[in-house]
Amino acid sequence: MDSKIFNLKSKLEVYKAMSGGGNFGDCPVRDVIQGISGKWSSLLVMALAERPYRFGELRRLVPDISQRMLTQTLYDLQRDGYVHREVFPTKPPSVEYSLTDLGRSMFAPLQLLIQWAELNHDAVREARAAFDAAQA
Amino acid sequence: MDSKIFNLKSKLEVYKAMSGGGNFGDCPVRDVIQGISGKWSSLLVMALAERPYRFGELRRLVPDISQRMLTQTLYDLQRDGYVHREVFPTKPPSVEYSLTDLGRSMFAPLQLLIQWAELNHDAVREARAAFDAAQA
DNA sequence: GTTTATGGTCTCAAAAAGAGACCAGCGCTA
DNA sequence: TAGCGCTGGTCTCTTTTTGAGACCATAAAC
Repeated sequence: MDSKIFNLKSKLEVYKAMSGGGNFGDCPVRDVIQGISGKWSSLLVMALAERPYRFGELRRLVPDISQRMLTQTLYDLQRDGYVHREVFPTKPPSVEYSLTDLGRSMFAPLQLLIQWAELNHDAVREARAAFDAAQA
Repeated sequence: MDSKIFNLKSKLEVYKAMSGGGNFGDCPVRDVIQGISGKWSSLLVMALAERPYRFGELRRLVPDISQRMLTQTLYDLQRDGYVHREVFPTKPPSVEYSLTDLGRSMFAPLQLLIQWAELNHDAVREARAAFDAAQA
């Protein structure tokens, strides 16, 4: 057992103390989680975990992301050290995005969550339908 | 090994096909992931994984969540079947929120991601600082 | 009778996201 | 040689989401 996570309450209190009194704004876990819990982040990490992709490829792979959000999400992932951006000096310069070691390390647990989602999306959809039916 | 996740590209293409041609809007994994990747969702699930909480307790535990977002996030988590909401007919009615079996099942992989965040937030913060320094 | 606590909802302002135009450079082709 | 598309973006505008805070009803405590 990992003793690090066995008492959440005290963890929360530790974070609370760490952030300088009564506020979770600087909770380190939240800081990290928010970076990867964006609307598009997990999807892009998922794609890049398979192989490096170019900008246009990603845009075509995820058709309903706006170019602006693709740019920005990749920028944020790069800033947090998950993604490496490499520009090739071809005639129209091409840009390749790939996962860093940190990114791959983060993908390991993320993948388990994705796997859970894959196995349980039916249960979630049923719960949602039941809830909506009960509300009506 | 779980053969379900070994070739992401084909997975992506399967999702693409499932969603009726060239769009990830209905990708089931995305559907589930988005439900738990909200700004406050993981934090609240984290808290409720420890024990049931009342509305006001959660508000005090997470001081920088607005009451509106607490209400709405709990509503969404309840709708997706992760959280159970029970109203007690006390004089000012009190409401208790707790994790369902589905919620606890989902927390297992989420916890691993949280654990990763806990162990690696320094690396992320360093990457961020290095990136910002390089930009300047 | 004023305050306190319960768990919300409602309104309005601020922030984030999406849609789409625009840009520069080069190759292709008509 | 004039147009066209491909590259990876940025800029602006509109819509959606989020946050801040007032308001609400009830009942007990003070």
